[in-house]
Amino acid sequence: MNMEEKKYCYKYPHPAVTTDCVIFGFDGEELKVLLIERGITPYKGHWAFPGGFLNPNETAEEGARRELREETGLDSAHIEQLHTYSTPDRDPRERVITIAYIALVRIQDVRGGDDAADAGWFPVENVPPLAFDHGEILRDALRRLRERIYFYPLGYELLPEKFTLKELQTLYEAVLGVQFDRRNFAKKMQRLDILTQLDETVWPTPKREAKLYSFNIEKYNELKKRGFKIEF
Amino acid sequence: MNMEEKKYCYKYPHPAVTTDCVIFGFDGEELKVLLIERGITPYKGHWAFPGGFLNPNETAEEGARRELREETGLDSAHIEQLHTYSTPDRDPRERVITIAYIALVRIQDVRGGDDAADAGWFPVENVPPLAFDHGEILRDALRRLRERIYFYPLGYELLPEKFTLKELQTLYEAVLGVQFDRRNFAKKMQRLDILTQLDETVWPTPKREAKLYSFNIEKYNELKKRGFKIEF
DNA sequence: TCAAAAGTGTTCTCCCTACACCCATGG
DNA sequence: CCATGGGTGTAGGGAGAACACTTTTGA
Repeated sequence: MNMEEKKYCYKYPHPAVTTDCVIFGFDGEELKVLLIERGITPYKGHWAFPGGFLNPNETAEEGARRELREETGLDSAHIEQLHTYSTPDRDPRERVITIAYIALVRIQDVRGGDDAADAGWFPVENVPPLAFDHGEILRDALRRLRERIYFYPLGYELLPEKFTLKELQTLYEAVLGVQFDRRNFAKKMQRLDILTQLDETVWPTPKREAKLYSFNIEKYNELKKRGFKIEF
Repeated sequence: MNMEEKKYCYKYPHPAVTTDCVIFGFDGEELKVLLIERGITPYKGHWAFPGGFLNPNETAEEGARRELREETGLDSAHIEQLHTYSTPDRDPRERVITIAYIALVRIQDVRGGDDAADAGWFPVENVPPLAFDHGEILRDALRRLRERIYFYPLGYELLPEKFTLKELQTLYEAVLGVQFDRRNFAKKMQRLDILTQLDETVWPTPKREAKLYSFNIEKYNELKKRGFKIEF
């Protein structure tokens, strides 16, 4: 490499810093994660989370939002910092420290991949080979998501505006990997008092119509502050 | 500055990376945090968390543990990553990204400050002026600690080996800033089944002796995995 | 004998849990 | 007419919340 290209010099060694964005979506059946196939070495052909170097004038969260926008077209999803990964040799090229974020998106709002021919949604329980330490990052992200749904309301970030109780329950079951009793789940949600029952209905199956709900966002955010414990 | 000193060169700008360690302790009355008085600019005379540059061959957690050891002499405290701070101008000298950790220590095990003439324990609700964005970091750390104690058992990390129910309750009250009913608190702890009542007693006040307890560490760790919700 | 601290018990209520039944539709 | 899916109701147990009494000691 030409030495003139390396023009940013420091007295002490500085690691490179990137942001990665673990983007979760829910398709009504399964919890999915957005991955990009790597076209270059190292780990060519493996899959990775959207990510890249942090720009000099942006915060890590801005970097993560930039990645999210580039891959999904979304500007305003729920995003939160997950963890920072700093094992010295996690990237074979040079020392790279990655600030990982979790984003929760409404999968139906995601712009179909224009620059994303090499991007795809995968069920979180069945992902292709991952690059770097992204397997560990995914495990951590799932643990965090389970912790969140366990103690704070979840659904607004991942479900469409209007949804059925069944969809909400399926989301909970997909995230936690357990089965809930239909009736007790409905009662729990009613008691939490964060749902608004709409006048509309849909026919999710040809068998019977189902009521539509939306979140009462004020009470939802209140409960988000307070926290609770869901356990069936 | 002599240019020869700046010998670490990169193609793209790299930020400096530091680790800071928010060290909490409990003296039986108040929740306290360990701070160091800065002797150099910027923020000379302000107080800051122990911290420093990440060494080339250590992980961020190893860096945080090194800081913890240097300031307290402790090797094996509870430590967890809090958050990574990346606002571009948070350090006026150059771009510095800080990976912040929370450490919980038994304050009575801390080696009195030998290299720590400029270090001190402060009540978390009454700290001196803090350097950089350490005020924000402290707020985040307290929020995290409250979240932890809200959903997971706490005490083993902060209390001495043997303690009274009163001390445990005072810890909870100090962290959460609320008052609990003595009797209901005792019952809750009994139901959680993480305490072992010892045969010993102490005279915490000249009024009456009190039973000593220790944690049943297996059940404590079990509950740590499961989580619960404390609410009085 | 009184104040202060620590130990223990009761009652009420509400929530969690495990259940069963009804209704509407399409085949 | 029956299988499927969705909506609702009930009884029992257990945990949270409010609350009071006793014991022991030093002043």
